[in-house]
Amino acid sequence: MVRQRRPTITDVARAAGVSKGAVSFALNGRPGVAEETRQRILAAAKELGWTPSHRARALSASRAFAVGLVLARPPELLGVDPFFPAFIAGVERVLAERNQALVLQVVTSQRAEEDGYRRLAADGRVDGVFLLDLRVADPRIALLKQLRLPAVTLGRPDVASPFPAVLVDDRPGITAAVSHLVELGHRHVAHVAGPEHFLHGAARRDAWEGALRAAGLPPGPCVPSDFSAAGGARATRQLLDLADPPSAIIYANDLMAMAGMAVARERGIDVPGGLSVTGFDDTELAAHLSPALTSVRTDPSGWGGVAARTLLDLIDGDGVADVEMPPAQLVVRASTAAPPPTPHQAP
Amino acid sequence: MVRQRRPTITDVARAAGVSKGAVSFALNGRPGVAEETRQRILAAAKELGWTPSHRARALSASRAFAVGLVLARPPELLGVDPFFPAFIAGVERVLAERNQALVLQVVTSQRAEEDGYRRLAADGRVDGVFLLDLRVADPRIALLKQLRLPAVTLGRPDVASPFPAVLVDDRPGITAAVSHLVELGHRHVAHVAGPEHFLHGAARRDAWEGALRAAGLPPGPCVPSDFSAAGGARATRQLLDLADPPSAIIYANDLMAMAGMAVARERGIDVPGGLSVTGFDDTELAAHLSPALTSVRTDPSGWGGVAARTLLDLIDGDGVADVEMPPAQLVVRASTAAPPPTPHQAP
DNA sequence: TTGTACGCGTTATCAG
DNA sequence: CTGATAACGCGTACAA
Repeated sequence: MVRQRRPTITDVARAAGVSKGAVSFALNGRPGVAEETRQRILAAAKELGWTPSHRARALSASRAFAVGLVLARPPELLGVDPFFPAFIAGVERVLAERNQALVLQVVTSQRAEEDGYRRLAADGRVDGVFLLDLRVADPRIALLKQLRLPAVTLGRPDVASPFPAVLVDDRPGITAAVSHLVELGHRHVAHVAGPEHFLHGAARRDAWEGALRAAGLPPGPCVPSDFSAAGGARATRQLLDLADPPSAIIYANDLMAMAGMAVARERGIDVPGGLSVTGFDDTELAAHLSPALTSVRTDPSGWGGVAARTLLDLIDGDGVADVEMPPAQLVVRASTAAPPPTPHQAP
Repeated sequence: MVRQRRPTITDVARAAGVSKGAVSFALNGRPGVAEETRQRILAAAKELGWTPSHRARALSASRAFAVGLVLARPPELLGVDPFFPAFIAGVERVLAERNQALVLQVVTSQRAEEDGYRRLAADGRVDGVFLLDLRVADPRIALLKQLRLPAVTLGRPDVASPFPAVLVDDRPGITAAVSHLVELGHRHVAHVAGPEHFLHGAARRDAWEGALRAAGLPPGPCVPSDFSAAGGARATRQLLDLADPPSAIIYANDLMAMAGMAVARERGIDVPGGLSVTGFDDTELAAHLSPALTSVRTDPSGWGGVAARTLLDLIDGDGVADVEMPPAQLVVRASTAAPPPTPHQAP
């Protein structure tokens, strides 16, 4: 009664009275076996409860049937980034369809990150990887090329890249935020940026600066920060300490914006009465703050799905092209309003 | 110059002039080869750039050298749970040491979750799994037993379980929160709970109720919710709408507490002047809100490390016992204070 | 120490 | 065209 060993195609072959090869052909639906024989083999496989041995297939095909993701995050940011679980959920939806697995590595330093890719490649644990959080002159592009590890980048690298990219454009969202604030009458719009070495951080910063210039306004001060609440609070204090503080701040993510709103409140500055604030990510909490946070909505789960599909197609050798994703959109809520009258700017 | 095929132990054997078996012994540092021969073999392996084939080892040893984690989260909670990335980071630290990989599945329904475990088991993708978010009469225990998949549970199941547990106790943190509030003078302490079918949700609820009783106070109202900001806001409105609203609310996580604080503010209720609030998780943002949120600090990363070690030991067949983790601790900040005078309760 | 079977599916070769 | 046979991928384990 105990089924100790799982059945192999050899067992199926014996049961159906054919050879191993015939079983393989039949199970994979390939020509070369008569229809009647095929049915007999399939029936035998079903009766024995045969399931393919993933390990044997992996060895035989020199494939892992898995893709990898190495995530580098400083410890304090590990629990607060809303992007990554949503991205993974999108990835999984596609992987599940194709019976692929996701091998995840979470590391807390860039050095460990490269080691992570090296290990994945050396062990043949994965057939390809996702490249997130692109950096300026990102060394991982060359590393993956050298490791001959297929990859898909989220965003377009600033260096030559042999890999397809899922193009996400944060800029329209930031541009919309700036326009929104300018229309409300703001003339002094600051930015609390993400780390400068991240391309998405730089893109948001550039979009902020470009939108202000396009509106004929001088870019206000920009404080680079680190996406953390502590960093957002620090940057906000810095901006509010200025002789000529901004009337609005565009934050590169919601978390920093939330911390910034708290700093303003501590100082008795009303949001949005005395200071308008916008975030980025549109986290679930954003809509439930007081005031509710105006933010930029992105679609990490959708990106994950597209990235996964692209990566699997690349691994399968299908021709793949970059995919352009819809632009991020501004969600206006209650943290933005007309600026307060500024006496010292009166004519 | 092109190294097309990666070297196998057969190549190493040929180069060193010995047999495959000898190479295997030498590379695994096992007795049975003369020291001199061993050196020659190691030198040959190094020169050829041999690295072990993970796939061949997996097939031969019938092991995946990987562990799995299936995470079920409703979409709206995917990006907001601080627990899970930190837990994974802790897991990875241990896995990296032992050259194991983590196979992750993120699903959005319980049905898909069971399928996830089934797939991991059927494919032999993993040698064991973590069981998180234990539920009342959790059916996954039986499922994993049936699948013969070694597992480690986070927390002690309420059903008989053949698996070792990493015992995390949320209760002392909640108890401390209640005591703190009672000492401040609160006599009407409500609770916004997590979903009732989660053991940790139930444990937090029980701790709240038990601590109040121990203090000789009747448990205030308890509103079960779902850990989301929207749910926290809804529950808070419900509590504040009561004829006799609580003077303090203990939330089962920070996110609901933050949303609750916003609801209070919208209604013109000062926190902590008119309402004290405590959270759970001690997310990074908690310390940077205004007022800063009193919360219960847990150590998901530490739990992850211990869970991983326990699981790997279990897989290796070492005897493993339950591991008790230090209790959660209350971090007092500015969202808790003495209750306002309550005229209608005056003698 | 060596030789070889084993784990298990895939695929090329070849006979019918 | 049908199907059998055998080699392959690669490390491990055991008998000789």
